Amino acid sequence: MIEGKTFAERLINWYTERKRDLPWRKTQDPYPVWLSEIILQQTRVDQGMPYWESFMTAFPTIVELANAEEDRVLRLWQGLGYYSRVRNLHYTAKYVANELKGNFPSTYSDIIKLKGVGPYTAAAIASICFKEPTPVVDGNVFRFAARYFGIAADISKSGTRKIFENVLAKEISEDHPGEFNQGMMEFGATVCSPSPQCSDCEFQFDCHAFANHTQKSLPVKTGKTKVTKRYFNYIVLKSNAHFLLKKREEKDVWSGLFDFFLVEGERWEEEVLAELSKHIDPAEMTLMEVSESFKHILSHQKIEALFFELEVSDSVLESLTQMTTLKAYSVEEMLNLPKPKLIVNYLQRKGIK
DNA sequence: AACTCGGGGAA
DNA sequence: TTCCCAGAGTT
Repeated sequence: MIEGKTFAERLINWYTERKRDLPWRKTQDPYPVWLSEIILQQTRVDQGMPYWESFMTAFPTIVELANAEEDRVLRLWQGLGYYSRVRNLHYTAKYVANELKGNFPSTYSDIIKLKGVGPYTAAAIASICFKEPTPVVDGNVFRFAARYFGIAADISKSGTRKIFENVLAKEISEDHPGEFNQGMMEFGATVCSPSPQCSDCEFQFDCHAFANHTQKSLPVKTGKTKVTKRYFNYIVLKSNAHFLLKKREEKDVWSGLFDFFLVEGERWEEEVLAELSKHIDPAEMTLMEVSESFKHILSHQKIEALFFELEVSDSVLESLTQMTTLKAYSVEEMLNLPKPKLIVNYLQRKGIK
């Protein structure tokens, strides 16, 4: 041991001196901590911070979050992605508020039973809020631990997290598990980053990767996500100042968010309009404009979207709300609905915001 | 065990 | 472009 101190002691010393001043670190109340952990899943601190602030302002307690309207909760999450996180967040808020009388569970084994809470988040809350010495393993920890301890297991495989947990379980501080865990993540995020700052690293002298010059090859990650191409033809139906939108309920991207009538597939403009004329009398609609192509990149899908802007009569609008799941909204109502970023981008391009 | 689910920042 | 972010649920 360098200077006779354990790894945990050195890590916690570094964390205490160098940690970023983040708002959810000012408390051990499980509600704001849980909220931060859900928001930060697969999300950078800088990106998640404003969402945490707006949720805490809108819903200062878990009971207020539980009592909120679903669409309002999703609207606050709009733009952050992975929307099942916020649907599970709301579900769990209602569960804790109503079934547990507002008492957040206080052990790893109980916390992990909550919907939307997995091994990482349960360990984070248990250690930070309740001092339970259970190690977190997130993307930052995978990287730092793989390099420092020289762990070459493939982190894209499901079983690998357990290997890291077992190593870290022997290292974690029993007295300050929350600081140890946050120190691991903080160090991986700021110093032992994808392009590591080894020259400034206090763990340089006993780091396995530094000794073996394997910083670049660790952690080992093989899996590459294949990207599928999709073509969205959105039919923007409006009459006067009302737009027709629907809630996405299917098991697909953007579940729970609102978009327009969608004809999916690569096809010509005439073909889309022919498809549309099966549903609407061509004499009753006017094609105002076909938008430019909007390219929208998701981690596993490339979407290319066109927006067909159709003006219809009030009676057609009314009959469409009867025959389909589409509903009419004023511009102001539409802006308050939770929508995919693609739809928000389109509306902003049209000057609607 | 592999697949699905967003959006954005950094190199 | 490519990689990756305080991962979890479903198949």
